[in-house]
Amino acid sequence: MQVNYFFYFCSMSNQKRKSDCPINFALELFGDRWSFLIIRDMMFKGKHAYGAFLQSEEKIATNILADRLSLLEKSEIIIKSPDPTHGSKFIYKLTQKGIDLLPVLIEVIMWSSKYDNNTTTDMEFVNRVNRDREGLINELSDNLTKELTQ
Amino acid sequence: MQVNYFFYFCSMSNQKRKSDCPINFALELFGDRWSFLIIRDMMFKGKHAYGAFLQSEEKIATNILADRLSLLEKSEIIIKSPDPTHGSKFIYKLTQKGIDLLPVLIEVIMWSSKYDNNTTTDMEFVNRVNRDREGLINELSDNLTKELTQ
DNA sequence: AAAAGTACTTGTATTATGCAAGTAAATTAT
DNA sequence: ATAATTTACTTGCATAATACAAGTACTTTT
Repeated sequence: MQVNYFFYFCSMSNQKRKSDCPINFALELFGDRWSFLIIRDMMFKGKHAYGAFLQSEEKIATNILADRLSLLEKSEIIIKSPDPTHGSKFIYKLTQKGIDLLPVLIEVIMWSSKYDNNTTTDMEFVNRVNRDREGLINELSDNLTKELTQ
Repeated sequence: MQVNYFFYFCSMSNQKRKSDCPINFALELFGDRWSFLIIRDMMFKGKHAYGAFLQSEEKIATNILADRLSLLEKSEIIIKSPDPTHGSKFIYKLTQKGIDLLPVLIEVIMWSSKYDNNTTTDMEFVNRVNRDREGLINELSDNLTKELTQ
């Protein structure tokens, strides 16, 4: 009986690209069931620690979280740095490349809030997007950039 | 030796929802490696037939294509109808729900065109989005709605 | 010094995907 | 009119990805 260790070395990525289409480029970086949730947590929920991601209600498995964090770091969507106030912790932050995904997340939220009867979307947020999309994007984007450069 | 037929009955979906978060809602409907490419083909490449999807450069496997088409149909992002001029063919079209994903796809394209050095994105398209995002969305959206009601 | 927290790794089972082949109905070619 | 081809799949099986439970090494708190 042969056991397959491929996953533990490379997992999801490292396949050669299926195409250079921009939709496919994005899919190959975060088009799985978990990466986008990690990005959401960093973008909208102020989460920056491994343990915080683990606690999200979708309950990501710890090995998958470790894998996705390292892939997101490798593709420079996030950066990992030691927590200066806590020797055994790391801090994960969105890079500018990651912050620039904000419009994508916003459009996904707008779509889901329209079509999901059970959505937990904050309607204040939806209204704000409808009134002043650019302003909101700039505001949130600036906040994330400040976090990054702290 | 026990064989697992689960995939052939339900595959990807039919799990109970992991959460009612709008990002997760979208992920559970099209957050896999293929659904978004099928939507892209219908949205930007005028593809409407099974065989046309199979021929895309990313080379989706035929069983996966069949599965994703039925899931997208089940979630009412696309509709399937017999081809009136061709008895053995079907026509797949985006519903309004599917057409409303256009802003999401556009933001993904904008992001990838910025961060992928090898992108095949048409720069005319990027310029048009920068100049007149709303106008472009309305125009493309109207075209897709016309296709739908034909 | 012991217990608890943090970020993982490892092993194994289950689920999803990829690939090759086959099928049935409709269409086209001879 | 029959045979070959097209179209949209299904089936079987191999491989890859994910889930779950447990363990590890280092740090921090008690």
